[in-house]
Amino acid sequence: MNPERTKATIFDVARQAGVSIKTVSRVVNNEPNVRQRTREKVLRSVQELRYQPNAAARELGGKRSRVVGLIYENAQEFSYLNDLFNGALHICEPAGYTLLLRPLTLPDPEITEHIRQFALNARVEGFVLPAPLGDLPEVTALLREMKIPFAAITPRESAPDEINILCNDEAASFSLTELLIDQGHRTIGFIKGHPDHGASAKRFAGYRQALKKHSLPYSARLVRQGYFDFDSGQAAADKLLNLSEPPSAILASNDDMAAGVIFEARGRGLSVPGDLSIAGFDDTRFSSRIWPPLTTVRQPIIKMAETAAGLLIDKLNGSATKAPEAPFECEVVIRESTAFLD
Amino acid sequence: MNPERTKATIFDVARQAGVSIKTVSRVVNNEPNVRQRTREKVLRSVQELRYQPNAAARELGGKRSRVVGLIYENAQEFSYLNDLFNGALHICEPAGYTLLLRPLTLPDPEITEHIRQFALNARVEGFVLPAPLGDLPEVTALLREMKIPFAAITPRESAPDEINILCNDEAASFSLTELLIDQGHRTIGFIKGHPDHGASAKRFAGYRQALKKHSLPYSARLVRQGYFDFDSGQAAADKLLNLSEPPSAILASNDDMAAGVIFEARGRGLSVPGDLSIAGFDDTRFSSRIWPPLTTVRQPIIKMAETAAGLLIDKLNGSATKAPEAPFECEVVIRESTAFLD
DNA sequence: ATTAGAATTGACAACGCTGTCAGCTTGCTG
DNA sequence: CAGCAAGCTGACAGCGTTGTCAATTCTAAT
Repeated sequence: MNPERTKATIFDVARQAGVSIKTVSRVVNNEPNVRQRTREKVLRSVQELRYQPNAAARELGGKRSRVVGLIYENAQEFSYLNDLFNGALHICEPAGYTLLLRPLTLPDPEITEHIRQFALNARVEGFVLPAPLGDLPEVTALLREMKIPFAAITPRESAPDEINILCNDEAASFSLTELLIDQGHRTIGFIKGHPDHGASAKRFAGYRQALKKHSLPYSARLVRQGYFDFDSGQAAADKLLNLSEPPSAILASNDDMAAGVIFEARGRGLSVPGDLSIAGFDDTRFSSRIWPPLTTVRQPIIKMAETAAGLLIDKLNGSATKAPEAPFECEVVIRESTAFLD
Repeated sequence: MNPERTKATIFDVARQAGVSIKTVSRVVNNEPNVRQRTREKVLRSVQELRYQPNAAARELGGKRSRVVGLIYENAQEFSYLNDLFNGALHICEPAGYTLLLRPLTLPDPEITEHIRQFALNARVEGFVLPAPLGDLPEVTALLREMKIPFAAITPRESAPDEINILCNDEAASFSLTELLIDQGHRTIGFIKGHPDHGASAKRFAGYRQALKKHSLPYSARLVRQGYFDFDSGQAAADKLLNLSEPPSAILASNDDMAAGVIFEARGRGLSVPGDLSIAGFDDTRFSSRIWPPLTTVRQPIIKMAETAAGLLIDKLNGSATKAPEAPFECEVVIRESTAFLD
């Protein structure tokens, strides 16, 4: 049959189970001090009546709002956000938490005020903080001041007691660079990511390490600053390709910039990967849809978001703090934008 | 100074203004039967104390949850979702409504059950229904049965009393086809969109109308069914390009499929737009980032979402029903994937 | 002035849950 | 078998708002 027309209240369950509402409350909230038999009896009634606690009453009565906030930079690649959102939602929902999204437009001089308002108005109990928000000191400082726990998904230096989800950006960048070196490339351009993202430094470090390992000289001229957007990638490619000794491969710190590089290369009549190999980072939705399909690095965003939300909720529920997670593994995805140098 | 440490309650406002809490409630909820002078006095106290009603208490006391649900197909193009979300949020927030997102994976045989659960658990008062959800009869039927108002953003036949936001897909498709005809194309392939989307039929109709106006013959062989995804676009292009008399231009019902067409063309060594002109629909994020940049149609999604949320909230607030909006105007964006036939 | 009727205001009981604390059961110990 | 601590359970008072309805104040027509 269909679910009941009128939602059952805690009172109904209590009556059905022959206990007080307080006992039902204890069972539903998984509190101690309930005899096993009683617990089972109550649980049975909960099932039968399809009882779902009323969130508003819960919040009003207790102190818990069970709201998790996910704030993010509005300009972000949305496939990333989508994974993030789906991962977090997938954990929050069954745990009885509401996930609230809040886009932020960066740079925002009043960012702390905006976040504070959001936290207050939406009664946010904990935040999921993807890059680059977890990288902004004023944001983490605010949250600490407000005593709101958060789980940062970004390679920041982890503070004790704070939840940090990271992936091995550096190793992935190293592998990607090594791939190009193995393909015979000796002058490899690098386009750095936005300096406000912790991942940018990691990716750059991986590049340098790979050069070093293979005894290739590092040249600052082959490195340009980018900002994770298409245009800055294209502009950086323009500079790199104008060098007297242009690179035969360019590694961009994300796919948007890599797309900009491809765009610039095509505009100059260069064939990719024939004349120029190009690799990106992130495996965004379009990276397999452009021509040529992009060699890139895939992060397990969904898993990372799930873990972030899970640890955060554990913390909100007062569970024991888990040991910090090992970094998640990135995966190099080799497609057709990179090739052997002939 | 910073906002108050402890949030002010209605009681504080009442005391400050020298009225009863009920009167404050009336003012805050914009109810009638409050003398102008009293209203102003209360409003002043509200400002001074930065009073924000407690959402949980409000919901528990009254019947209103002030939650607007936005359900969407998870596979949707994200830039579209992002616009949708930002537009809706931009209206909901200042109106004191919480916007809750809920991705759905289609096809879903239990879709009504999932939506029902979401509506019940999250106490959703009204839904924003983007395509293709607004096109599914079981979804609209469920919402009608549950007596939950909704605003559909899709070209469905509008029922009386229901909110419908549409844009002139048909006219835009007509213009786009006409553009190709003006460029000298005479055999123009068309890839239909997903049959479950109301927009698909409209876009196809625009194509046929344009052919008719210019007295070009309609050939069913030049039309293939697609499903709005990259792969179906590529597959359709494969068939079309294998025709004994292949088209010199292909119009895809969205950008993902157009990207598939470009991909297929490149795979065959065809130059775009030299050998084949290609146009899409939607102006997604990557359409200007691929090579060649895509000629496409941009919909004012943000505005449409704002309007949808606005009308929905008006309805929830019991305001007078506005006259139905005129369809929103789409804009043809001409880029480099289309060119004159030489 | 007077008074019906409309406009305005306030007292008070919900709303469904959790926190507090007192009271009742157990199971053990001596 | 009394005595006591630990385990379990329930009564009851909020939480901050809105709905109801009665009380009060206006308004305007006698």
